[in-house]
Amino acid sequence: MTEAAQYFSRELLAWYRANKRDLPWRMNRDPYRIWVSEVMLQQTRVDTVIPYYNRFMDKFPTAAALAAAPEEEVLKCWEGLGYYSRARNLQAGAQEVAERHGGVVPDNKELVSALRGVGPYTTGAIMSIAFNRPEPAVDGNVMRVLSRYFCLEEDIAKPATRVGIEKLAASLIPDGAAGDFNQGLMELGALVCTPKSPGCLTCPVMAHCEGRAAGKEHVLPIKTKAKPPRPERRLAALVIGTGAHEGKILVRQRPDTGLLARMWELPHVLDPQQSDTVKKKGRGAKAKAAEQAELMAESAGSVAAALPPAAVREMQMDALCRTLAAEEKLLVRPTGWWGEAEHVFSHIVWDVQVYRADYGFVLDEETDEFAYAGVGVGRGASQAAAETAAAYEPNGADREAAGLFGDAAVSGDHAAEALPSNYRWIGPEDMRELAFPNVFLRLLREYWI
DNA sequence: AATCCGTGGAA
DNA sequence: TTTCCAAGGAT
Repeated sequence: MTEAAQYFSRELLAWYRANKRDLPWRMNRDPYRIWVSEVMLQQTRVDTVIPYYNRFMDKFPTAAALAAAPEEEVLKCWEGLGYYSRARNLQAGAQEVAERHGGVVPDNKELVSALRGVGPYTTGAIMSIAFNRPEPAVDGNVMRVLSRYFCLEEDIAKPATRVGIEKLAASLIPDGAAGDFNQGLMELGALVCTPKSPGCLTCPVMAHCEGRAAGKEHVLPIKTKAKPPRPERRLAALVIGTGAHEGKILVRQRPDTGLLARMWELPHVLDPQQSDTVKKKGRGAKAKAAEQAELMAESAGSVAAALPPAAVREMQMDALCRTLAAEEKLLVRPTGWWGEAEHVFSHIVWDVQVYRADYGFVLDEETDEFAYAGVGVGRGASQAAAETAAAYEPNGADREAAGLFGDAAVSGDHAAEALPSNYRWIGPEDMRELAFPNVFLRLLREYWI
């Protein structure tokens, strides 16, 4: 080990022990508590995590408690934190611990690494922080700090670079102090050796920092830029209940896999207008931005502030109606624009245009066709609504439900039994149980204010 | 290897 | 306003 490397390890360890923050997961070295904190901290800032962590540990204090909980409650506890597969994987991991390891997180690198949602970084963090094992825990902070200190110019966006830095980090761990040293590395990255304006003047290892000596502290680490998120326009339906569902709105649960898996949301579809454009033209980033801006109109931040041009509204309502009928077997009749919201994911940015809609259809006994409640085919329904209703082929349950409602249906009630199985009517109180991504939380809170 | 997974804070 | 990116993992 070089002089500079020994200096680094010694000074960093001393600095950490004198300057470490008092954080809730540093209360003790319970490996379960460390594990939960490390998963929450993945791609997420400390300040954001703290309240979630406290609530989570309060509710699921042990791996056994987490393992036994309904997944719905776990997701609800994670609501707003993002990367929701972390929550589902963490619970799966807790179930492995409960079933295969007697409820105790094993002091074993291979077994920890095999847990669901635990990758190379989290394995190293748990092994070093909870068990003081000399394993490297290389995250973004560590790659930045070491890139600067040793003036490494490899692209830290490449997986191979992380592997190399892991070897270096392992070689730096002082005997018997893996946990404190690894945390010190991250603490330095978070508090001093920050991405944009590193605080070299207060840095405990500045004297031997090669990056600074080379005048490259602002250039390092080298990192290739991520692709910008692709824009998507989503058309959403704010379906307002009547009759038995007065005061409620219609929400649906997302599929088991993929984006926002098993979260709840307003029913929505990809604007077919947009997908055509994307396919045919393959627009550049500028054109995308322009198109997005055009539809955003002059929003003032409030959900209900802007109004797209009337012609656009008509087309979008038509598309929303037809697509929900085709893709979801859900018959709604959009009645007007309600609001909009933007939602930025890592790789997608949604422009959500929300339309009020009526729900409900009744069997017209004269024509034996389904029609929208209170409107009816050919009696004032919008063309799209009329066509989708007329084309709808009722199943037995629909007929039975329509029949059951009888006169109530004619007066604007609807066939509840015909709802697709992943749909529910909810009131504000139901928001306490169901987990929604932030964009829909914002919209629903706005609606229920 | 590249892409898919959220969200919010800071500059 | 835009850009970056934070204690990453799974596929």
